[in-house]
Amino acid sequence: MEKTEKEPKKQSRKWKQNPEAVRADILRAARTEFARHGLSGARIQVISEKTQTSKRMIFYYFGDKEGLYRAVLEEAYQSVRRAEAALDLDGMPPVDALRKLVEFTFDHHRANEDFIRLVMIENIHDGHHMVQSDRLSATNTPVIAQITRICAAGKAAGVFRADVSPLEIHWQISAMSFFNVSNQTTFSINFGDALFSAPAQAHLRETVVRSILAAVTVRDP
Amino acid sequence: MEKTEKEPKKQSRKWKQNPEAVRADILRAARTEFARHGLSGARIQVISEKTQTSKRMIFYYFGDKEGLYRAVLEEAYQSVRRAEAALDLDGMPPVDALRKLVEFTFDHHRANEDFIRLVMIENIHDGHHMVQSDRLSATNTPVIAQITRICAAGKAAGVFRADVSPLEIHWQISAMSFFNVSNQTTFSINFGDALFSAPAQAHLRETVVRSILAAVTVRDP
DNA sequence: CCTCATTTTAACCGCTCGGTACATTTGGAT
DNA sequence: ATCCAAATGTACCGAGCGGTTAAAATGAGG
Repeated sequence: MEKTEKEPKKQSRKWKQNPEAVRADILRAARTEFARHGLSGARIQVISEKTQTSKRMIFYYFGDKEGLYRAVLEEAYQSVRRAEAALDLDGMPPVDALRKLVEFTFDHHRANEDFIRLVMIENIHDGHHMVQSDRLSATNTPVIAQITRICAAGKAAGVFRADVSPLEIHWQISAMSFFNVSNQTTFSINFGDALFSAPAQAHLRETVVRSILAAVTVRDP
Repeated sequence: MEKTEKEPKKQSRKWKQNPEAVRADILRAARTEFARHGLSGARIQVISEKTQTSKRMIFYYFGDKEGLYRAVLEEAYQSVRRAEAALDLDGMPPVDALRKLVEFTFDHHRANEDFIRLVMIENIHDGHHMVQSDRLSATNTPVIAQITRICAAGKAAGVFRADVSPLEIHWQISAMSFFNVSNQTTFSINFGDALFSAPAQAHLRETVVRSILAAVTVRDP
């Protein structure tokens, strides 16, 4: 019996247990892969290679591919909700508050392309993997509640139109902030990339702000 | 010899050649499948089953899966370009023309969900499968040219602001019209489906029109 | 009727990829 | 020290799926 190995005794400790770190590591790698290639396009093999652990552990912690995808999606949404909740607009003048909300959303979406892509992918799948935490009546989500408060203040101050809908405002803000990231590629291919340089994006952001404010505020002489 | 069949003579002809119809049939089935499940999610098997022809013919006519996908994408874009070209706005007052353009785009996107989904999918793939027909300098695409004309008329008439950008206007119209279809599912899950009933969509469409017009027109006393 | 390129059929194939069986290691509890 | 459940490593598998092979049927031209 030949002993080619150098240290046979201390070799016994090859790895340490760290379930939570492993879980987080897998989620990190999986988020990128799913965002880049979609649910069916992503490869478990590739995800595991971008991890400190093995393919085996992915199934150990998440059951199957869909379970992993669901976990990624859930975590991504939680992260965005946390960021939204950190934004404090109460006490500001309504117009300033709305402006700041638009600017925040516009910037935040740009900075979180992976999240945008995951939402795109989930829409392709008709939202089959989303766990709708609770029955939501629109108004009880934090963002909508926030906008509702801003609108109330704006109407009370006489600067907002009486018929503005908080839900529609959020829809508009989301639409432009989302599309700006989600469709950058095809828009650039079809119409050139003039709108996506840094200065052009700053200008576009201001256009979005102006457009929303113009639709919401009363026209003064 | 028993003759269970009715017409034994003409039976010799089991199938007829019709290459163009077969091609079109495949494209039709493939468009739906790719729109529903994406490039990697779609199954050639399933596509062929929704066709009058066989799986083999798909490879005969389109080479491979990607070739079929590219053909579907190309045809979808051509179809939309044709519809856009059919819209005639010249001669109308600028405000009316812009309103009509917004309404048309909003409605047209809603009526062509498969196209929207194909564009979403193509953005996920970073546009790798799009054939950019020619070098486009933004202004020479028909839609942008159309808006440029409207803007020129509007500025000349003194009803449009001097600093409006046709490309940005198109971006805004696209963003809201596109998002309305592309993100309906996740938006509904997160904020309820109040905006997506027929009357709510009519109201939303008007909101989009008003928002765009408000951002573009000069504020009169 | 014969020729022959085009179009269609039927059976088949190799390999990728999600998922698993099974042995082994770790580390806390007793 | 011992035990045992939780965690990890290794090797493997079966099926689905994109793509192919080989041959037959079609139909226009001569």
